[in-house]
Amino acid sequence: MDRMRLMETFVRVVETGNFSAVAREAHTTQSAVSKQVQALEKLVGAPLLVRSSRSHSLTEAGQLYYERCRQVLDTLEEAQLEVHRAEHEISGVLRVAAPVAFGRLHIVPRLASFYARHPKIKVHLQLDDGFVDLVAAGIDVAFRVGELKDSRLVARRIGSAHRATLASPAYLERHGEPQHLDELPRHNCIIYTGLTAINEWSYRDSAGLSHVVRVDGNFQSNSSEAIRQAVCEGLGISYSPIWVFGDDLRAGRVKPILTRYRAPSLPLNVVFQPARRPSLKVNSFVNYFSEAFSRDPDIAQMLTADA
Amino acid sequence: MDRMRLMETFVRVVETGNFSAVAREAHTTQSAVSKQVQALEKLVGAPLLVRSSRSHSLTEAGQLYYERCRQVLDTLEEAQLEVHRAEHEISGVLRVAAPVAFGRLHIVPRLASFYARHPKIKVHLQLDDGFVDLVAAGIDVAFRVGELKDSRLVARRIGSAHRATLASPAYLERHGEPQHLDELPRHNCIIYTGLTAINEWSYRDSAGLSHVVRVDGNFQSNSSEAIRQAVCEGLGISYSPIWVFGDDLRAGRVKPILTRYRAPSLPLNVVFQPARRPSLKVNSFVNYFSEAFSRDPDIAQMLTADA
DNA sequence: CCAGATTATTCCTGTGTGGAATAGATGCTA
DNA sequence: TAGCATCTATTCCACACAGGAATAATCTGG
Repeated sequence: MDRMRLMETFVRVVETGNFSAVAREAHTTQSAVSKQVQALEKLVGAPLLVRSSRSHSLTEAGQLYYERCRQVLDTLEEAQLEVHRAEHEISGVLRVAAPVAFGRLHIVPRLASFYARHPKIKVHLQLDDGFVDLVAAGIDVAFRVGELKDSRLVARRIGSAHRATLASPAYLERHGEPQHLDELPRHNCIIYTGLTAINEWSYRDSAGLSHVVRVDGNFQSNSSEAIRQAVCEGLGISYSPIWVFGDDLRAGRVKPILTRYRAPSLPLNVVFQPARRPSLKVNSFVNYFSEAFSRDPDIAQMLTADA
Repeated sequence: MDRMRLMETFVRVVETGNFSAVAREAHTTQSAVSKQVQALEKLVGAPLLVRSSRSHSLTEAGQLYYERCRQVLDTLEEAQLEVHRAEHEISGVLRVAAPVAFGRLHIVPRLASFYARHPKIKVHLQLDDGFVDLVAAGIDVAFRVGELKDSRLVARRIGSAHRATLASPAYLERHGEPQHLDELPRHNCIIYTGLTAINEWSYRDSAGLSHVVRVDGNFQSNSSEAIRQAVCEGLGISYSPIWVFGDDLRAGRVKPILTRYRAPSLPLNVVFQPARRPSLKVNSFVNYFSEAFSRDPDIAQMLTADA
């Protein structure tokens, strides 16, 4: 006995005041309607309407129950619409761009559960450490590290790229571990050349004073993966977002140094093109990762001030 | 396929994250639970949760639908409680007191539909034109015409007793129809002696001026039924609530006279004893009749001012 | 007072739900 | 890494039950 249908027929009976009419309307027989109303009364445990073979009237209980039924049916219809909309609009290909290490370490591992939540979305993930023009490349969503330039895009800050100074134990063994910033220029510093070469490393000491150190070394790259590889193999010291090294840190293949000095964090944003009607697909993706990252200590914004 | 049960199991599945546990909890088999969730997904038209034989997670659609389900189930449970309460508390004997004519003409004819709405209430109707002490007589609800005295009772105004001056065509034939108030003392006026003998009839003319006429006649009674009978048989002129004459007016057995003068209406109240917890039974009765009378032109309060 | 319409009831048929068992899959543990 | 334990999907079958048709009973309105 489908209580939903029971309630629907009951509501219609109340509104038309006529079993037979409801039967015709629902392409069924008057017999069925009669039985359904009876079944509902049995289920509810009280007479809902008083029948007199030509018309009925609601009992008090019936009146109360009728109102609730309407409420329930309306809610259910609304639910159906919501689900349908979600099902229809949150589907298809979503083109996502991100820095290489970030994508590998923080996006890909979360895709499985993202797909679980959004089975109809297909992700095309494009990893690039350089600058990517969303419009030109047909990208829907991009993760950006650092300050933003392109003002035509909508940006949402979803975390921070916490940075640290790192080296492999082997390197430190050979060259000694620097204890003060002024030792850095004597070390082999690996320089990331994303948009511009970063050969000045900035710090803030425990007293809150800023320090900038000009560094140099025999290896530069625009690829965070290459830098990671280089550091792990003991080529030198790196100054970069800690998530570039991911497991390497946990596994002890690299070690943070100069921890007395805090390297200012870079903002981590997700950007997308503004649309007249906000795209549920893009929203779903942004919301999902925003939520996920807020629970990830490596990425979540610290309560202390970022640079 | 009972959608209600489907939704219940779905909700439990979401909350426990485990088909088998829900099956045990509902004293059924895991097979049934699996099928029910599938059936719901088919009904809704979208996957609600992504299964991986050891755990699930909600899809976006599932999340939305889950919330709605909770809402629906809560509403339904509330409905069940309401109905149960109504069913339980709106039952038993209700003792009602009213003036004789009023009861006969305005209460009894509405009892059938009142019973339809409240099948479990039994009405003991006690008709009396005199004053009845609610507490002493064990009355739950009383209809009172005129100003109220007993301040220990809760009163609710539910209408007005519109009054008129009436006589039978036969009487008017014999004695002529009075056109002015000052002719009344020469007529045989029948006097109602409810609590006190009303031998002064008051009026308001079209200019709003009050007039009081002292009248007399050869018949007085404390019974409106007796007065009605007397008027119908042409004994004299009466000044009383028009509902005392009910059908007689419509049938032409009595006729309103001196219609240029308005007789001030008396308030019609329903009174009952205040209770710590308001009695649903009394409330149901009062609400029903209050509502019914508000749609009855004989009783409804006029928009023009009453005396 | 009759005619038309409406609801309750009965009997029967066909669908479909749920149970038991099996297969397939996955995560945990040693 | 392999095996075990647990979970879900699926298949097959039997029984229950919902709904249709027809009839009886009841009521309304002209």
